[in-house]
Parts: sequence; C-alpha cells; structure tokens
Amino acid sequence: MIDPQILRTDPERIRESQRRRGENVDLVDDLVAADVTKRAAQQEFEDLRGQQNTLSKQIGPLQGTLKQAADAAARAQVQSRVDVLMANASALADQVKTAEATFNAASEAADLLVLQLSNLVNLDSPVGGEADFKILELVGTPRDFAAEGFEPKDHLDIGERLGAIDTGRGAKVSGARFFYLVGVGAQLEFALLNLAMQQAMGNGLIPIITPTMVLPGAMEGTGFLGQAAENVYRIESDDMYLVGTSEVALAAFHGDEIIDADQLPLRYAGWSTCFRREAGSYGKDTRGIIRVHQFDKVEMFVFTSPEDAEAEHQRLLQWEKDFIDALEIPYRVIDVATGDLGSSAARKFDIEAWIPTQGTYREVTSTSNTTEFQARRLKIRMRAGKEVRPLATLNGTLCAMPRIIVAILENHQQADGSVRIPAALQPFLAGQQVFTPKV
RNA sequence: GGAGGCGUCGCCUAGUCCGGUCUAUGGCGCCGCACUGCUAAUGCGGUUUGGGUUUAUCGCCCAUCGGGAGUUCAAAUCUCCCCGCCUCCGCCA
Repeated sequence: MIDPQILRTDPERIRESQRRRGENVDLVDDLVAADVTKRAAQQEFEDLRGQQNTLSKQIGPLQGTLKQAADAAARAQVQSRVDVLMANASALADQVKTAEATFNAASEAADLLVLQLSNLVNLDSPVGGEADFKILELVGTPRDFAAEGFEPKDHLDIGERLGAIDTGRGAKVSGARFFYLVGVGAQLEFALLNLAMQQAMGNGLIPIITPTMVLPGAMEGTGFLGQAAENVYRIESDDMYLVGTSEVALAAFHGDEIIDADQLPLRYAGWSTCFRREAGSYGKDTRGIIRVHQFDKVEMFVFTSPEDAEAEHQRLLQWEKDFIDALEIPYRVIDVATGDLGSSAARKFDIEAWIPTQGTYREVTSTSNTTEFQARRLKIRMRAGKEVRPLATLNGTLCAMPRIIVAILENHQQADGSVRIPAALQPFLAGQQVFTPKV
C-alpha cells in the first residue's frame, strides 16, 4: 500500500511509477475519484452520527432524573422530554444507518483499488521489462572447460552420478518439478544451511524458523495475492496458503505492531521450505532442479526506518555477495528493471550465478527494498519520539538451496565427475574436500 | 475432537450480573514541569490507535474494550457467529 497522502498531493508521481512498471495508469485516476467519494461519504456519516450521539447523551442523565423525580407531575414532564429526544434520535438513526452503508461501500471500493496499486518504483531502477536489467558488477571468471580439456556436465548428470539428486523418484512420488536430495546431496544442503546461518549470525541477524502455512492476511499483506497469486498454493479446505518464501511469515511476524525506533533495525535470517506453483513456466527449466515446486531457503529480512532503507538494501546485497564469494562461484549483479520488480518492490538487485552448461548467468539471490509498502498493509509501524509512522521492510535471499547446489556442482566439477568442495563449506562436511561419483 | 475458564487504550487491573454521569478506574512504565549539589524520592500534569477536518498552531468530530454481525435513541455491558489464550480429558511426533 502506498501513502494515501500522495494520492491527494501528487498523483502524477504514482502515474509515472505505473508507467515505468508498465501497469495500469488509469487506476490512479479511478483511485483519486474513489478517495474523494469516500471522504465525502465519511463526512456525511460522521456528521449524522455526531448529531445522534449528542441527542443520545442527553437521554442518560434524564433517565436518572426520572427515577429521582419527587412526584408524578415532575416525572411526566421529564418523561415528555425523554420522549421527544428519543423520537428525534430515532429518526436520525435511520439516516445514520443509510449514511454508514454508503460510506462503507465507498470505503471498500477505494480499498479494493488501493490494493491493486503496486509500490512506487525507485527512480534509479532501469526502466523496461525483464530483459532491460542493468549489469552492475561482474565477479569472478567462468572456467574455460575447453582449455581444461573436458566438456562440463550439467548439474543433474553430476548429481545423479554422486547419488545426490534424484528427480526420477521425485516425479514418481510427487510429480514433475519435485526431487530428492540424497546422501551427499542432503549433506550439502545441511552444510549450506550451516554456513549461511553462521554468516548471518556473525552479521548480527536473528536466526528464525518460520511457519510455511499462513493465513490470507499474511499473503495479502506481503503483496503475493496480486499478480503473483497464480504461483501460490492455496489450501482450500482450511483457507490457508503455502508460502513461496519465508519473507511472508517474516514480514507478518511483526504485523500490527509498533516498534520503538531504538529497536531498529531488526534483522532476521529465516529458514523455511518454499512452495511455488510455477504456473506459466511450462517447458522452462524442466530438467534438473533449477525450477522446482518445493525447496528450502535461508532468507534475510529487515525492519528499519524508511530513511535507512536504501543503505540497508546495499548491506543485504553485500551479504549476499559475501556468501556467493565464499562458495567461489562466478556471478554478476543486476539492477532489475521496473517491469520485473513485482508489486511490492521499489527496487531489486539480483545475483546471477554462472551456469557453465547453460553458458549464462541464472538468478540465485534477489534482494528487494519494499519501502513502506508491506508495512502499511501489515500495519507495522515505528515509534520515533511522539511520532508513529510506517517503517520500511527489506528482504534478501541468502541461500536458495537448489540453485546454489546447481551452481556448486556445475562450477566445481572435475573431469572425473567429482566435485571440489569450496573451503568455506568443508568445516560443515566433516572436512571432505571432494565429492566423488558412486558409479 | 470434548468440557470449562478467559480476552479492557505498552504491561497489570476495575467495570460486564441489572445498557446511559464510562469522556473506561487504579497501579507500573514512559514523557514534561516543579522541588532538590547530582541521583533518588516526592508533587503536579500528560500518555491507545486509526481516520476525517483544520494545519501556523490550539482544537473539533468519528471510530476503537479480541474480530464480525445483530438488538437499541444508546453497547465494554445484551444476543449470535468467528478467532486466540489457559486448564482438564482424548488423540498424537
């Protein structure tokens, strides 16, 4: 949700944001109109309710007088005054009811529109669609397998030979885009989890394990029921959702709370399984575990003041780079274009790891500055002195397991089918330096 | 799943039976002022949140007693539904 004040003072700013996103610009004008209608109805209703309250409040004391009235004559006099007041108030009650219904309808209409509006984009984000990202940085050098004298195998070949990845049985049991991590595959995930958490805690983040099923409010509040709704699993029988990222449960963690400014920033490193329907990606990445319905992820999430949000965003990006650096994987950092931000983000940086067999970089992390967008929806505020106002939330992937595993297997494979284990991971793998094929 | 109890403006708490002087009591905490070498103590005042209006301020109005619906001129208080917490029973990793 954006600041409704902007709607009244500077709607052009919102229109420009919508334009850059390639989203509905007319929505802004509909909203401005709905807001005007809503406030007029509110005035009308509150004015009538005020009149009614005034009348009603006179009745109470008179009832007391009535009980203490000395004689029948006095009682009759007071009673007649009560009768008049009640008659007037009664007449108003109908009007109040009508005005209230009108206001509620206008209010709902406006709220519905507001929820459709995406966050204001950061003006530094490159304008355009998915392909219009800007490359900010190239780190590391992809290996020259030709020079090394062998053809790199893809992660599934390597993983199967290590007995680490089993997509065949995944499909048998759960369908397409499901997989098993077995043996060293499972060990590798645990090692990555431990390395990620060690780094996160070293940076002062609070480790946290979140629910993976959430109520509609959490999903709505984080902005996943808009354009992204088709990628979310819904549990029909209980009206709940499976989260696509622990960001949902992490953001909602402080929902409806007012946090003292001196508690900020609040930084978490959440661990959860993530579920994605991957609707609209039929035929894409069908081989291996690059695009799956269920995976585990360590996610960083920060609550901070809006003033500090951009600096915090850079910090999250740096921590993501630190992690990929530790795994010795070549990557590039991109500034995601406005049309590819998702509704909550004002700005987004992705890290894309080099995938040798694809000859390209693929997304492994993503960090978004959602400014006050989620906080407004989830009613998360900060108290700075006497002032209470929305805070900013940010999220960033620290380690999305399958894709990192893909990157490790492919980038660190050796001619004999073994995989070199990066030094940073070795302490979490009982000192193993290499995974060797079982077959 | 069953039975019972509970949910009040940061925390604790009065009020709910019997609707109206509830503009929600008191304590703690916090903020301001006064007093005092400093601190502490004490005294006085302030202290829910959201919205509208005004906005230079003061202010005024509406809503808010877990959530929603209803009865009523009027609901913390009465009715119904829902949610959460606690205790016990059952089941269970």
